[in-house]
Amino acid sequence: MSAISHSEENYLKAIFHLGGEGKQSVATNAIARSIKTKPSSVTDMMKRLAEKDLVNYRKYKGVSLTEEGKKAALSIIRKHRLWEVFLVEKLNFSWDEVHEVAEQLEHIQSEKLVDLLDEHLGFPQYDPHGDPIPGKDGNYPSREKQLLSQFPEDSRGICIGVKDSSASFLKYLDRNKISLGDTIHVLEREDFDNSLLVNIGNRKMQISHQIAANLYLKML
Amino acid sequence: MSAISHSEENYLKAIFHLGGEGKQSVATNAIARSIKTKPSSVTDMMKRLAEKDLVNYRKYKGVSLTEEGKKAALSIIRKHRLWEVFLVEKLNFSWDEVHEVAEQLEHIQSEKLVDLLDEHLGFPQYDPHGDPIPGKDGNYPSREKQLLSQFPEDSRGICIGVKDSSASFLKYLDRNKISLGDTIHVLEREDFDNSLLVNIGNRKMQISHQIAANLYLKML
DNA sequence: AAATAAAATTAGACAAATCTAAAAATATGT
DNA sequence: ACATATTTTTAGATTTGTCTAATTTTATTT
Repeated sequence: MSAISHSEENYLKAIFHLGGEGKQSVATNAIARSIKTKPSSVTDMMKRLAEKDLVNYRKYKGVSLTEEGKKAALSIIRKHRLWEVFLVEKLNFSWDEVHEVAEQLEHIQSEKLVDLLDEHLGFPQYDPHGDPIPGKDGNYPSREKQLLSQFPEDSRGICIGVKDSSASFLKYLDRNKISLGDTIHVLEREDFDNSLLVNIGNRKMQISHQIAANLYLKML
Repeated sequence: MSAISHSEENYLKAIFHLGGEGKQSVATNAIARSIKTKPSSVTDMMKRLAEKDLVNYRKYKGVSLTEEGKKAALSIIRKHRLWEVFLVEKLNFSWDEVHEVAEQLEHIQSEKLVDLLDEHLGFPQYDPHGDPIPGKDGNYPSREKQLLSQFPEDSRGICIGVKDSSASFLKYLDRNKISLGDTIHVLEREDFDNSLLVNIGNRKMQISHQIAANLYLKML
């Protein structure tokens, strides 16, 4: 019944992102690593979240989100991504700078604010990194997105998002003029290091596995 | 050195609003009332703020802001008012709904965000209630001429001008026998609607925020 | 100026969220 | 399957911010 705290929201979000959308249970250590805290703190918090019926928790067995917990997580992610759109589209932030600010803005509590923001932005479907924005009703569009590293030779896809959204990776993409919406054509795979020779726009370029494993494409 | 917490920011803002802009010391009870907490909590916090050199505190003698504390307070007020402008101008909030949301948004930490927001809004000078927005450099429109709406309880000023000079406003002043040169004594502030109980000449009267935000006084 | 009232402070407790160090449960390797 | 390593949990301490109840200081009244 009582409100969900700032900190609890961060845990719910982390659990969701670690794959707890379904029923798979998420490990204590994984959560600790993800939000840069200690495993013992995670255990404490899991007990509190279980008490509030936001997670299913069994000692030593990991946690998963309850329906209510998933709803809460989606609401936070919705806010996070809407704010990211705002920062990039309206304030001209560059897409690699928005994350930490959105991380704060996502905790603002006002349903009216979120609704009006959504409207102000024209009800966007994707954030600046290409990740889908959950709906007001909690629906979460899952798309057939695949990592570039999984594409076979001579296949094509449209760049729709990143897996690693660290500043360094985003800067790499900027520097190499790879943007969301670009069509990428895989020409050759190099077996030795799993790198790819691809065609983007009209340029041929070599892409390391490291990069390819962090770029989501929609297969054509 | 360490960052100013959420809660500390609220205290600094309260002290500023209670008239601590200059050197007048602000009472513990007044602060407690203003942020809806207990006097003992205020005392605790004052010690912490004094430790950080954000306030001058002497037991039983009240507190005032140091230069650094004033700077911090102005920065929060700047953020609060810029967000209020955003909410009203861009998201179509009505002016009486923005306060509690801005109360949350003012704590977001990102200098770049504030600067870009300011620019996005066209560098507004006043918030939707007519209160001036402190500058990036910390300058705050002179104390000489201030809106009645900014006067703390139990302060006095001489009426020296109007902000809104529309016929309807001027007629209101006429009807209520409020003239330039009159001394106005603020007796009470009503938190709920920001209206004021004041003494003008020998009459007590209730003045709405709408009116108070359009009357300039010279503080005494 | 002594008595009383009001304001401010202290002492001690509590809840949230975290940590370290030690113990318990589970997983892994040979 | 037994020993070892890893993961997870517990126990106890810490920090921040708050509270209540008791005490001390300052202000007011007669």
